[in-house]
Amino acid sequence: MQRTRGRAPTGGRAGALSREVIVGAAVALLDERGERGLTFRLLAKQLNTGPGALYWHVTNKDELVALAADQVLGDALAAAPRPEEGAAAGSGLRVLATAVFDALDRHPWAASHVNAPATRENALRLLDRIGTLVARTGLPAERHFAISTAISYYITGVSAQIVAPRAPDAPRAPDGAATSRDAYLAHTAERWGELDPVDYPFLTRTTTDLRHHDDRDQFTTGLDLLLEGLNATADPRPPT
Amino acid sequence: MQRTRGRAPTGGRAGALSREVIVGAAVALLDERGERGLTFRLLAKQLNTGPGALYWHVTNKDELVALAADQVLGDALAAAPRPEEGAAAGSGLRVLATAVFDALDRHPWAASHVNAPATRENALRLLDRIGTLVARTGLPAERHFAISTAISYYITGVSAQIVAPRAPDAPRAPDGAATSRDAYLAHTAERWGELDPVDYPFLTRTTTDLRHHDDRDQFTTGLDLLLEGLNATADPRPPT
DNA sequence: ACCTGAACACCGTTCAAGT
DNA sequence: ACCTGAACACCGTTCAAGT
Repeated sequence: MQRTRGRAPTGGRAGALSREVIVGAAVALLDERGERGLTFRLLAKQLNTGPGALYWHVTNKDELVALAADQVLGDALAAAPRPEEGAAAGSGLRVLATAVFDALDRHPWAASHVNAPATRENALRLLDRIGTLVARTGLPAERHFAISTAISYYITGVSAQIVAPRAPDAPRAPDGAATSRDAYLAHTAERWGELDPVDYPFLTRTTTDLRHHDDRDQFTTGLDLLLEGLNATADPRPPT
Repeated sequence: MQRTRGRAPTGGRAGALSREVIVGAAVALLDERGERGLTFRLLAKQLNTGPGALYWHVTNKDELVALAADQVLGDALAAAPRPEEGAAAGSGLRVLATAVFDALDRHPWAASHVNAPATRENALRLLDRIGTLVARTGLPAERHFAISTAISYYITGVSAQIVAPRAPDAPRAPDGAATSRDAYLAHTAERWGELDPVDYPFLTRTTTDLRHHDDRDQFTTGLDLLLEGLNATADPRPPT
């Protein structure tokens, strides 16, 4: 629960524990083996301690994973340039959103742990940045909160959905042992093709789209729809 | 792995096991105690068997939870009336989306297990219904897949984000022991209020919105933005 | 075909004891 | 203040054995 303070880490024995060191190692382990693969015993061994030592710095596994996810989000925010003063809100939101998506794409376990309503540091920063951009639109102030959180929910929620199958410990398909993304898509495309066109008129004619789609495009398609809706609402077309 | 076939359930001993019975009991247990609270031992005891018996009907816990989530989705689809032939796509999508949100709101553990790309029966039905509605808009056919999946991602992903804190085993806030939703919101609103307005200009002036917001409104706000974007894209305003 | 229940190989977490 | 590591109270899953 306590951070190391006082002496610099190098002042003690090499590789002294600290919350930062533990979270860093946890991120690496999560990337490698997923949420189920992260174990206090394994993490402790990699840090040359016993499992009990970790509990001095971290309350429990939930907190550890939440801290790790927030660190991923922090990297994403650092990568996304703060928009200039005068820049359009829409483009600022777009670069912010895609930066977060890209980070979550590299750390698929993290997306579902970015909590809402925001409490951890970088989740707070993300929502504040979104809100600041939304406030630049012509929308009435009383709608800023609902719209900002909606955008924030879109970013993390949709990213989580898209990216979840990439997690090292994601549950596999009910039948196939398909392992690569292409094989998996080919397999489910085939299943869609075998459905009854009367019951599933849409899916049965969409199998090639499924097979060839790009995950990042999926994210931006919905995002652009959302931002387009924002435009249309901020600057409604005159009634005809 | 096998369904019961042949004799009707009542033909054997009362309360004979079957995949359906197991999934039904799992839903009840998940509602009551959350995903961590669902245990093969506990579930078996409630069904008057040993844990091993369940594995005859279900591959493992991942599959069990996925089946339970798909059942919840099925209930939602049954509740959402199929749109009439001529009805507008937008309104059809809206009733479908809110029906799913409402179901996931009642079963908060389910949202994150509605898988994508869709493979289970009711996830397939949902995406097909969305696609059929999207196909009614004036949008070019080659965009139908991307847009339909984007909407589907919005529905399940954003619902998952909004509804997750409601789950019986959701991780609690880092500091408070707040338990009711109101107490939790009041608590984090207070934390927002204590932030530095220079670093968090938006959040610090938005605490009352946080305190009084409605979760369902959050969902529909983003949904309406998305559908508005759909409108604007399907029927673009003439360039000025 | 379907069920039983003990057993295996783990977990997260605690805590007395050390330095 | 911080670390150690054994111990507790569980898990999911398997499997020989039953009916």
